Amino acid sequence: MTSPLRDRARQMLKDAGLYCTEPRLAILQVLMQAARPLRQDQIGEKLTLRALNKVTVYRTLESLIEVGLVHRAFTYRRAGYFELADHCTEHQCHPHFTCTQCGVTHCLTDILLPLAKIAQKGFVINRQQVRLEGLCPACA
Amino acid sequence: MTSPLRDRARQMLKDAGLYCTEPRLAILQVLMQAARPLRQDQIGEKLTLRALNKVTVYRTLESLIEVGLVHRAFTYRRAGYFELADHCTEHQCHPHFTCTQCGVTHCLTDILLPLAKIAQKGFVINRQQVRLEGLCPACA
DNA sequence: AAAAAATCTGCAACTCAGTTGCAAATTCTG
DNA sequence: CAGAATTTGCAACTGAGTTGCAGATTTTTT
Ligand SMILES: [Mn+2]
Ligand SMILES: [Mn+2]
Ligand SMILES: [Zn+2]
Ligand SMILES: [Zn+2]
Repeated sequence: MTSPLRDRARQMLKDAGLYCTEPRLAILQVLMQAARPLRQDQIGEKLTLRALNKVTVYRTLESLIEVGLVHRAFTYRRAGYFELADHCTEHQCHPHFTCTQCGVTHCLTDILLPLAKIAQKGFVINRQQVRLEGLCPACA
Repeated sequence: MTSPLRDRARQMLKDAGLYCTEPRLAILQVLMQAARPLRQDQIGEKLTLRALNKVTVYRTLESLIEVGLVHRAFTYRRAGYFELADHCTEHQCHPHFTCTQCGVTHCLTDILLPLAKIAQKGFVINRQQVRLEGLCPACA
């Protein structure tokens, strides 16, 4: 039960100082292969080895977020969407475009807006998130 | 039972083609006086004349959003935050800064980031939303 | 100023994403 | 491998937001 993907996941967990458990390996692998942020239930559906309790998925995501491996990309219709903390700079995650027609979200990994300059001093910006809405090529 | 504020609210509803009801007038007035986006329960607390059922508040907000008077600014801890659709350009709302320490949100009404340029053609951007996280002057 | 038509409101019950407590299972440490 | 530390699954719970529907309000028509 080994593969390059799985080994990378194992290493990430080890480096992060997290217990290397089956659920965490499985979820990390799902996220590593995802093209867009996923909800808890979507992650669950993509698990191949065995099903996981949703509580486990949520708690795993929480752990992965805590160590910086995963980001909560955005919320859509009250549900959280999670993705690997990749293609993000120190203070800014890549933007996401969601089509209001078909609902599909696209990661704009090659776009980076300038960081907002807050005139009023004293503000410390830790993260800037950009969200775009509109019509995707298929729906426009 | 009249006031400049109330009259403005009444006019806004009339222009939007919505029935001019007591709940709508009251909620609009609360939003007109708010310095930051509010949750349903926060709006309810600020009502002075009489209490409204939360269903009414939600449905009123929905109506106001539909006609473009109100925006759902962002979601925080699974709750929606609403504000008057003011200080927004055609394709971009003003950014919001939320302090991760004290939880207070600030409207950055004087900041405007450039609209993202999506290389891949065919995308139609209808709205760009920017959200900032960090420490406010009081907490930094 | 009715009366009729159109729309809104409140209530109660419901949905559904996410959380909590706790016992059992797994992983790490020495 | 034993013991300590941590994680997992289950069941029950939370809380924001939604739905159906009867009765109330607002607007439009006579
Ligand atoms: Mn992404
Ligand atoms: Mn605002
Ligand atoms: Zn689309
Ligand atoms: Zn603060």
